[in-house]
Amino acid sequence: MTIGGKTPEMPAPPEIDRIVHEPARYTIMAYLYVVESADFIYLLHHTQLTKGNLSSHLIKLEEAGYVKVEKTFADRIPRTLLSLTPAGRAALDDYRDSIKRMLKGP
Amino acid sequence: MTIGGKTPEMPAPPEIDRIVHEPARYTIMAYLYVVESADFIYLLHHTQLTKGNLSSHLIKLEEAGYVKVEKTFADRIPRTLLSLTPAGRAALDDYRDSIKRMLKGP
DNA sequence: ACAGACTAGTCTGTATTACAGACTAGTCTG
DNA sequence: CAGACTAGTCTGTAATACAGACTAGTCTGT
Repeated sequence: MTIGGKTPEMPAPPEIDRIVHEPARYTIMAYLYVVESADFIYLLHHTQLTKGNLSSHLIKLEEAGYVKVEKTFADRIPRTLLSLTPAGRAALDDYRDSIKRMLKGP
Repeated sequence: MTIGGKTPEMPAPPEIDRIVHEPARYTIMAYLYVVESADFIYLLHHTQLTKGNLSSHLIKLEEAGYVKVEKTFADRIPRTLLSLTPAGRAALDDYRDSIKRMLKGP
C-alpha cells in the first residue's frame, strides 16, 4: 500500500542524545559504567580507537559533564584516570531507554 | 575498582551501519518499513525534517541502495515515491540486531 | 491571458564532526 | 648523554547534518 500526503497525526522523531549516540563514545561510557574508573591506555586498547580519536572523544565527554578526567602520576609516568559522573551514568541510562523506545516505535 | 593498562581480551567495538545510525534516516526507514511506499510529503510531515534535509537524507539512502526513488506525476504535479529496497529492509533488520547486541554487551 | 501565489523538491553554504597522523613533554635504557 | 619509548594532545582534512535560498512548474483570480 502506498501512503502519501499530509496526515493528521505527526509523531515526533526520537530525541537522541548525540553525545552518547556516537558509537565510539557509547563504547567508552559502557566500559566506564561497570568500573569505578579506568585509565586512558585501558580504554585505548578496548575501544580500538586511535589515541588522537580517543583523546578528543574524552574531551567531548568531559565537556558534556559525563566523564571526569583525573590526571595523576603512576611511578613518574603520567596516567589519566577516567570515570563516569552521575550525569554520565544517567545519560547512558536515558540513552538506552530512548533507543529501546526507538526500536519499538514509532 | 579502578582498572587500567593493557589487558588480554580486547573485544572490538560494535560495527554499526552509519547510514542507518543517523536518527533521521532511521526514522525514514522505519516509516518505509511498514508500507509499500510513501511520498516525499508524507515523510516530510512525519519526520519533522526540513525539505532540504529530508532531500539529502533520501539521496544518501538512495546512494546506499536502501531506498528506491520513483518520480511520478499525480495530477500534473510532481510526486516522489519512496520505498525500501530489499537491501534497505535487510539493513534495518541488521541494524536493529547490532543495536540490541550493543545494549547487551560489550 | 497574464500576474502572483503556491507546490514539490533540489542546490548551496555553513558549522560541526570524527578521525588519524604529526607532534610534545617527559622518562627510561644502554 | 643519545636514542628509544611512553602517555597524551594538537592540527589538518574529509565527511556530515542541517536549513534557507532557489528552481521549475501549476493553479487562481481578474
